[in-house]
Amino acid sequence: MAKHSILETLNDSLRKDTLDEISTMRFPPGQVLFSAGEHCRGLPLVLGGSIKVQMTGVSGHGIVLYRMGADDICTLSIGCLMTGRGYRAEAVVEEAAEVAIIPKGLFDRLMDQSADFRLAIMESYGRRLDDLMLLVEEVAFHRMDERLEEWLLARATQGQRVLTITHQELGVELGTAREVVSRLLKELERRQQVKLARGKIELTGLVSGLTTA
Amino acid sequence: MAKHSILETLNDSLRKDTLDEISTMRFPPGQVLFSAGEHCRGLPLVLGGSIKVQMTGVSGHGIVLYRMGADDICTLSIGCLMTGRGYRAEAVVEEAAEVAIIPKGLFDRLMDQSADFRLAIMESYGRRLDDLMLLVEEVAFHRMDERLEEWLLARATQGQRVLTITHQELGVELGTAREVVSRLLKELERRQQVKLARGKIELTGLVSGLTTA
DNA sequence: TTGCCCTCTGTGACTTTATCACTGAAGCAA
DNA sequence: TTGCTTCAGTGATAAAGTCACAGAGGGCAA
Repeated sequence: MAKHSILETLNDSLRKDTLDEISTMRFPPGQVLFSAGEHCRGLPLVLGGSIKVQMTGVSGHGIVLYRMGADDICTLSIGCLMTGRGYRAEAVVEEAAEVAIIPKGLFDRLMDQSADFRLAIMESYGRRLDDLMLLVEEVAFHRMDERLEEWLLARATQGQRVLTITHQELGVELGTAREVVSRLLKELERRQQVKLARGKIELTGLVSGLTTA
Repeated sequence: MAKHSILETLNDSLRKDTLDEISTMRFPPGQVLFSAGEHCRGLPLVLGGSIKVQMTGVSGHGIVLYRMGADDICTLSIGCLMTGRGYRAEAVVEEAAEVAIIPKGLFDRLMDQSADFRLAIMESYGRRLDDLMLLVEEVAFHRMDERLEEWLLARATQGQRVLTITHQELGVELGTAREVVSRLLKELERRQQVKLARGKIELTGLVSGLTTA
């Protein structure tokens, strides 16, 4: 049964109706939930797993905009749902994900009848705007070596020691070219902070923050 | 009296209440409507003029995120309003602006009682997310000379022939350094596409698109 | 096992952009 | 005029993006 904190905002009656109307689906890694241009079928609630949202520019380059995990709402879908426009980005499952979709009719009803539901939706929107503003700042003003180290460090603190990712994919994460990633990683390897192998990056000695001082 | 398309979404009774409760204010160019860290006092409706929203990163650099004009809603404020967090960006008046502020209590009531009002708010959110996603792509993948020319061209098509702006300000528009803007403008002057003077840029012969081909 | 092929990685050469440091010009006010 | 402040121009250098290509790794079919 669907378990998502936004359901907690509903009173018993609405929650029951909602649980009756939605069904949860499971998606394997690599599955594309929606791609650019597609139309929106409802508001996806992420119950678990990890989904990345990325866009591909006119230049042909891609960049990861943000990730969604357990208890997240796919805020991006709301705009498409309300205006009928197609998605501008695509969503790809990273870790096997569980998703429930709230159909438009039900969404409208929940927005109408629950102030707490509205609040949760608005909060989600606010957070997403914040995320994107921070990303703009990051992309515009931060050095690529710092951004790469921060990205790796974030994985390291999640307990991951060996990452399975290609330089190309890492380039999309950071919005840069594969060659740039390769060169920066090689430099990190020279400093003994990582060990490289085809499709793998082993984190051996990343130092937070101070490596660029 | 306040004139804003979102008021059209309200029925007569709610509109009357709203008009009773809000008052419009005028702000001169340069006026700061809110700055980073400040808390939100209500949802601003832009009735006229032009307001730019920009943020300053940890790096100390600024970048213009988007602009608001007549009939816009300051979507950014909603998140702050609902969560109580401070603003992450600042809003500065460019052309003398007229603004009405919907206090939180009234906003909650309108969200509760008008489906059309909700729709308008959601649409506004959706558009803003789109804007920011496009900006990320722009900043990450487009060349600075193209972005500068596009920026100037947009002004040219608005009928402006002489822009009053410094290279520093133009740098903030594009999220780059003043020197970069100076050099690129100098190159455009060599190609007879602009004439430069202290604090002014005269657009003499900008060619759309093909200059970089 | 061998050979083939496709993907991934490494790297040189060059362009574009960012940063730093400094110079000089334009406007303003005492 | 002198002095001050802001704005613009530019050389030197570092970082990042682009292009082109070489070679390594790994899977798979013969």
